Amino acid sequence: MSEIMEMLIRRGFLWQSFEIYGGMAGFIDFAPLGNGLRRRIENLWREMFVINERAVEIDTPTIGIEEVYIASGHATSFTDVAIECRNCGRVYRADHYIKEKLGFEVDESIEAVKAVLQEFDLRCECGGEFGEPEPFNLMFSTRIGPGKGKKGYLRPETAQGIFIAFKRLAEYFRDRLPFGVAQIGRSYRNEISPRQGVIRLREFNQAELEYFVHPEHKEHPGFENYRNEVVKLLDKSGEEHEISLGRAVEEGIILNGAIAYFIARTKEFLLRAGIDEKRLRFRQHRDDERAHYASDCWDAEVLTSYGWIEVVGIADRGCYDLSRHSRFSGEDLSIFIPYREPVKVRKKLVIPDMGKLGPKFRKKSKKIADALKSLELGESESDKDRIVVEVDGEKIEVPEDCYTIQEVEVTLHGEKVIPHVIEPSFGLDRITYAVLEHSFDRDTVDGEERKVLRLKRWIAPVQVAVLPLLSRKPFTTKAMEITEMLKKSGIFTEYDDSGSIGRRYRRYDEIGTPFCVTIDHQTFEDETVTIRDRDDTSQIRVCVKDLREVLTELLSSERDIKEFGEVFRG
RNA sequence: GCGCGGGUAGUCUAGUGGUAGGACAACGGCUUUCCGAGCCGUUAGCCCGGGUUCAAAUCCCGGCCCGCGCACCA
Repeated sequence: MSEIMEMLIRRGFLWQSFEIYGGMAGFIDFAPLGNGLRRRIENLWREMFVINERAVEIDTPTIGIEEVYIASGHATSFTDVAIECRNCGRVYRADHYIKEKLGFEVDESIEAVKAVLQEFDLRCECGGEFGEPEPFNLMFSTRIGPGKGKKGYLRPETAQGIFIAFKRLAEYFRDRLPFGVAQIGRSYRNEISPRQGVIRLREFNQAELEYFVHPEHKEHPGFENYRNEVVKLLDKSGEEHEISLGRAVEEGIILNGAIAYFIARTKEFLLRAGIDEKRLRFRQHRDDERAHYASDCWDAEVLTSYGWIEVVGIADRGCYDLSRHSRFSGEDLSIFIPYREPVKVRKKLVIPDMGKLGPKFRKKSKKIADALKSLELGESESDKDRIVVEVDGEKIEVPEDCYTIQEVEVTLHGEKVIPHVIEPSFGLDRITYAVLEHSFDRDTVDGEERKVLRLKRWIAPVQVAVLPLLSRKPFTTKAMEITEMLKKSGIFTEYDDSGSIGRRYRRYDEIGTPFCVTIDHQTFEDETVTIRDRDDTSQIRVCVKDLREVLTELLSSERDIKEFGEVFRG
């Protein structure tokens, strides 16, 4: 176990779930300090991606009914067909194995795979025969209600809950684009082999923003502020750029301004959370790597002891999700966008003659009529002597005498569009872990090595520790009094009188507490206490009556404590 | 899922068939105690299940977990 993991467990950041029953891979408990840290990172995210955007936050169920994931594509594309060797027990993804050995694509269905196995007598590399192909779905399934119940899945991402509520959300935003909808919560993936501590979990925390934009204006009003921001980009061909975001969009490296804007905000967020800029990069998905719904996707990756890991994905999901849910639910999920000025358009309309259509096409005539009405004819098509329409997949020739063509002038006040969506999706567990790794440091104090967690002050789970120099009255009572006072002002404060003062300083250095307040002999002479800085162990003296104000200011900034009082024991 | 290695107090670790030992941490006490001080005391452990044996932390089988490699990661 790495030194940092050892500390995180011992000090109460992360614990193995179900530990007394032997544990289960892919699940962790957020212990007191880890929970505090993650909550603070969540709040920073909320501040940056909800409060300071035209965005709202919602909370939808973690269980979804089957229909949702059939529409989203997860029920099928999230399922692999697996084949297992009867001899050596090795399991392959059927489509990959067939592609590799036989060189062609196969349908991802049990039947298709079975047929291929038989026809080509495909065998495992060890020479063994394969058993029956079996589906493996990366979603956890469950039953809702008694008896056989209704099939449901635990959500593999929070996003679908937002797409499903889109009609209500669009109305909430009074049909004005762009707007964003966020969700912070748990998602679930039944990983085949979870590894690497908290990096690949079966139950994890996401913070996702779905930012809905007009398909022809994929921009963000805030992008101007970030046009000159220089970022490290690794594009899909593997080329590295150190380039301003404005130029990256102009040169077509980044597909649009909205993605670029969120890359900038993501960078800002990660740095404020405590990620080391030198260990941060943005990497574009290769064409063969992108998910089925995305047209461009950039990952924020951070360098950890596990290598470069993805902590944020920023994808242009286009209109994929809304279109799919519209199709599968039958609901109109478009937004009506009015033109500035109404536009008059000359149109050629096809008017079906039901008197002729009816007897000729019988049951199909209604659908044929609808198809005719929805046709948009160009100039050249008006003089054709028949029209071909497609009804239920069948091409039907409609003779000239069944319709008339009328040229009319219509006034268009706007158009219906299905918005596109730009999705920044954050893995909170990974970010929390990476922040811990990047904050973990050691240095030397008085010739002795010290472990110190250099968390950003506003992120630390314990912000202030109040320590009586001596663990007896009146030091203890005064310290407890001050602890209560700080807690009442909303500062996460801990009181600790156990062990020598040096030992206690080390304890709080290790968990990243930015400031220790010490009550010493002088406190009883002049009502002052010391504030000690975690990073350089320096101390100042401040009056107890100013303590709350000084600490509040220090905790929300990176100002030097020496600005706030006289140096003590310098 | 496969292969290799591992699993002993909270943490790290000694222990190759015969009474489980240490260090650190934690807790209580003593010490006018500002950077892991000292002294005394206390708490606390062989991953789980089965087998072999008079006797298993130790040997065998299965499971779970951890690490590494392969595979997987919409």
